[in-house]
Amino acid sequence: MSIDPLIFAKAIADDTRQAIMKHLCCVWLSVGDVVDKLGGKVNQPTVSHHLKKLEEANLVLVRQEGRQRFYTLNQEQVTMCCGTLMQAFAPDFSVEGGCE
Amino acid sequence: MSIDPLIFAKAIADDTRQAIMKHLCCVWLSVGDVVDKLGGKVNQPTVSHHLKKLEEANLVLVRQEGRQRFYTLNQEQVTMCCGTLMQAFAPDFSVEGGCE
DNA sequence: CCTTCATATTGATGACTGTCAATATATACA
DNA sequence: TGTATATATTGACAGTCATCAATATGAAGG
Repeated sequence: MSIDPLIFAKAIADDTRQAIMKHLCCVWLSVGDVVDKLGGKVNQPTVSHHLKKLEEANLVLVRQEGRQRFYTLNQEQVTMCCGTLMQAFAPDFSVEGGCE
Repeated sequence: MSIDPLIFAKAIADDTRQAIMKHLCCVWLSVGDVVDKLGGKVNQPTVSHHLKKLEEANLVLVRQEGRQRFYTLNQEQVTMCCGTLMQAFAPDFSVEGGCE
């Protein structure tokens, strides 16, 4: 799975998407649930759009159930991306060892 | 210092800025040096602009010397930001402990 | 002071992107 | 088959942002 730092950064570089990610942390929510959680801040197509972007970055896991789609945060991908960021931009603090 | 995940994400969500950060890793470079390292991809004002953005996010350290300004990557800030990201979006994998 | 060199700022422009309204797709159920 | 519900897609629009050319700032040296 992709762990390109740029793709990861762009995926999380948005207010609404970070809010969605927080709501999807440790729990499965349908698209409608997410829309509700955001409290009228954005509408359903916008949420779908953001979920698609997060899915493209492998930052959410999806499960279809009837006519609903349930999403949850992919913490493992977040972890790998943060590891990649550390190796690239903080090698002296990374468990992988210091600057080459 | 600011470790807002959104500010961090926006700061690193750019190709050129990530390239600059890589070049500034473990070394001090003047603005002109950075321009050279980027190999004609962008010009001096653009590099200045990006360095300012990185500085605003506290992702680079600056040292003035004569009429030159030397920049280096602030690995400690990167480390803190990654920690904050982990706590927010990967609590089950974070050293701080699992989902609340 | 004046010139030179390094960097920063300004203004303009084009590209990207988040948002919404409208519509399409697709699944369940009668 | 037809209707209702959940989600995705499309097209348009506005705001953001990366980039450049031109210019300004500021520091060193003669």
